[in-house]
Amino acid sequence: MKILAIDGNSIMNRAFYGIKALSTSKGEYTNALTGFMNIYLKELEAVQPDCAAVAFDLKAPTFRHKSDAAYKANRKGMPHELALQMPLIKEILADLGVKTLECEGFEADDILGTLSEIFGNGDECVILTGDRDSLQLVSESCTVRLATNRETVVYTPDKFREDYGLEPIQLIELKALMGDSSDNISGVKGIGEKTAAALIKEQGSVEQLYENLDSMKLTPSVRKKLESGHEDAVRSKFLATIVKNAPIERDTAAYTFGERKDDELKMLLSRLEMNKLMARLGLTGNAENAPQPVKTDDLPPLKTAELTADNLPNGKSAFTFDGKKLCVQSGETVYHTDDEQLILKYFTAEGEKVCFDGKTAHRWAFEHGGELRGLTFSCDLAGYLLNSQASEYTAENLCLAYRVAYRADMGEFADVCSLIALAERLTQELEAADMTALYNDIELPLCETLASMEYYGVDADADGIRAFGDKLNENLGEITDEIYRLAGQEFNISSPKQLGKVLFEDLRLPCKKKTKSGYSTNAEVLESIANKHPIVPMILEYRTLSKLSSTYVDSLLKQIHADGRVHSIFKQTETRTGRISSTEPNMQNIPVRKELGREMRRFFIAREGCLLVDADYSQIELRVLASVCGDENMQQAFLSGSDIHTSTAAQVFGLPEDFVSPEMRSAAKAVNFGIIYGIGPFSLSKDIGVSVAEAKKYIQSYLDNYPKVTEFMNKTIADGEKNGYVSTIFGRRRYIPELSASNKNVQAFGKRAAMNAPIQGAAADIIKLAMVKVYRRLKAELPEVHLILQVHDELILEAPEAQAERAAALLKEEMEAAVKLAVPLTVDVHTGKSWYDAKG
DNA sequence: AACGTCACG
DNA sequence: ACGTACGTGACGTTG
Repeated sequence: MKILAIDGNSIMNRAFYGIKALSTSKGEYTNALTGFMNIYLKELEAVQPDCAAVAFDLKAPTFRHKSDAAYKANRKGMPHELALQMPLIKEILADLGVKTLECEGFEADDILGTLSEIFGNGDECVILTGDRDSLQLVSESCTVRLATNRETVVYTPDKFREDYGLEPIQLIELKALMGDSSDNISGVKGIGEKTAAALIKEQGSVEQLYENLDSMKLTPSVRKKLESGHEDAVRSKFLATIVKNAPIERDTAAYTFGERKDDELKMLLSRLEMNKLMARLGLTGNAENAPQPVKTDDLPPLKTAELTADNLPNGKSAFTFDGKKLCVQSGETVYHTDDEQLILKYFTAEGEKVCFDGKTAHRWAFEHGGELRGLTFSCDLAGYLLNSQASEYTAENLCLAYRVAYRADMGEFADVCSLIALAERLTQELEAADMTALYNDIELPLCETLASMEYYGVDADADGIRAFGDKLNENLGEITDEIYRLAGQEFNISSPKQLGKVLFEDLRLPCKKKTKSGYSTNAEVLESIANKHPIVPMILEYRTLSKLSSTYVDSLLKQIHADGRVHSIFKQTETRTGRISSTEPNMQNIPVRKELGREMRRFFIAREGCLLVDADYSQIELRVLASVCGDENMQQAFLSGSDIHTSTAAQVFGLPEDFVSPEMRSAAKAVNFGIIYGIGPFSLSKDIGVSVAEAKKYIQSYLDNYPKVTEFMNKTIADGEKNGYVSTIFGRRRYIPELSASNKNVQAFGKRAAMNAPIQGAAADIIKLAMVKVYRRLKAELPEVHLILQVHDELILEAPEAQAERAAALLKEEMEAAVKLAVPLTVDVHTGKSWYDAKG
């Protein structure tokens, strides 16, 4: 028999600190659980044991010998986020059929020691832990697998001897002398690792050492320490010794795997939103055992039928559509078809429709010359509004989360059969969260707008891009040669690792910053040492060009469709703040700040006979802030129509606006941006190149001038702590579980996110509303003009030349009038043949 | 798959 | 002593 014996506390601990904060939508922490299960499953695979056991420390152990206050204090340090996960992992393991062990008066270590004893007579014991303590248990029949943040290190007796130069059991002697602060074992005061190892190598054990103390050659100071620490050594040895007499089952058969309780497991893991784990355990799509909050047993099965022209539902119906197959549920029947004409007919028909992903259906309808009519609910969007940070929105997940019967009994029609009930439930949830208007006026209509934008796409000049790319590559070749020459060697410049070695070891340039895995070589670091060696500016140039070449030339060329246009996908349920995102390609990060990159925009053009109309909000986020915080002084700056950054600088520096220098304006601009992000003096100082103290003064002065900004931020954080979420003026929520974290850095992040979300989110709400309004008016008044792109605060239309002027006016008007704030929203609009030309 | 880097608002 | 501004997507390298 081979047992996998796991130190549950140790692995949970490692998992907790090794994985960034993860929690469910309700704020339940799951990162240690996820980490533990990842390690467990990986090790199970590697070890292939016949049985397993996981040992835990008891929550409030009565230590037989380790009962001093300091020890307890040390253990009490377990953060509550981790403590809360301990009972959960035991539950998961129990459901998996893995035995968990805890004994009063014994630590997990002791239980493992006992297991190594039990499995020491002809059997085999593999211990999995993150803690080196257990290495003393290594023997011919017992190996220890030490889980580190990287790979697992396997300790056999040979490996131990190689690493420590001692027998495994002598680890105890070592710790008796050197102590172990993490376990509150004092050791002999003043004796460290080196001395302890030398003494034990020479004498073999603590007892031998003290027996021979008088005859040994020792420095007077070591001798003195050993003499006065004799008692400590003996006591420490006792503490360091893992005992092997914990009262656990001694029959090896007791540890074989029990039956897995799939129902319970599925229930638990879905509550914990650990979907990946469920999939890994093969627990999804298990129709038989679907453990739902609402049982489907009593519900009658629905009939299924092929959809035909004669049985098209005309009342309320639900549908799912994956781009090929349409499933429609109406009354007691599920209809299905993949006949395009029928699908189109269904989409085009009037009649109330509920679906899961409206955007896909809208887009398909556009692509097939039709239109989706009567859509009243798209479940994904409701799920997103109710919790913008769920990992993925599927009908099954939403049913689980909102306690709706998921009709797994209907097999491939499970989704569609669940939608009506799900939509009803989500409607109530939206109402309860006061987001009904947000949903109906913005989010739902927006999915049609986005579908239309995706459908039309934007014309790309492939030849132009290719020519630009050729030029880049030519330059890139020259620069590469020059870099190799300056470095005196050839290496992969794109590898931060190799580059770091060349710069900071071979060329001995000063290293400013380190990352987890080596030297930091980012632009900020390189710029700071650019004048130290001519290779550095070349590398910066190389980076610029290779970024343009790989991301903006090569990949873009691959994304141009047969119609000569790129059809980016705009994702509506992706960001935590309410913004939309763009992929394949990402049209929201096309270069603009530097001239060379900006050239890329010459290749996005209006089609023959058309112009692009580009409009962007001026400082929308700052205006939102001025409006929502109610600071009259800040509002006045916008109402007076003067340049906001100049005005801020005048306020901060206490000067008339005419006296504001460009440097002052630029500093004020940085503060303005920083405020929105929950800035700190350190980052501001880095940004504008002044001392931290100076930066602190700027921020203070800013907040003194706009006192209600501070008030607003504090209130927002307080609300976030109280409610668990913060909201925009439109009622969009962002849950921020980090606010209640015990880790200070995590909490600080939570605060910054809390301050930012109502601002960034409101700006997103506003432009989304504008998009819906613009889309509707264009459809009614200028049907040949199309909204094609959105870049957070910027909208782009493609308009026939003759209509461009009217389109521009309409666009500006709707954007500015989208919402009435305490300060005006202003929009700059320009027209041109290419994006470059249309961008002012 | 994770990391470092860098493009945008 | 540590970390240090919000929100994204995409690429190349590396383990």
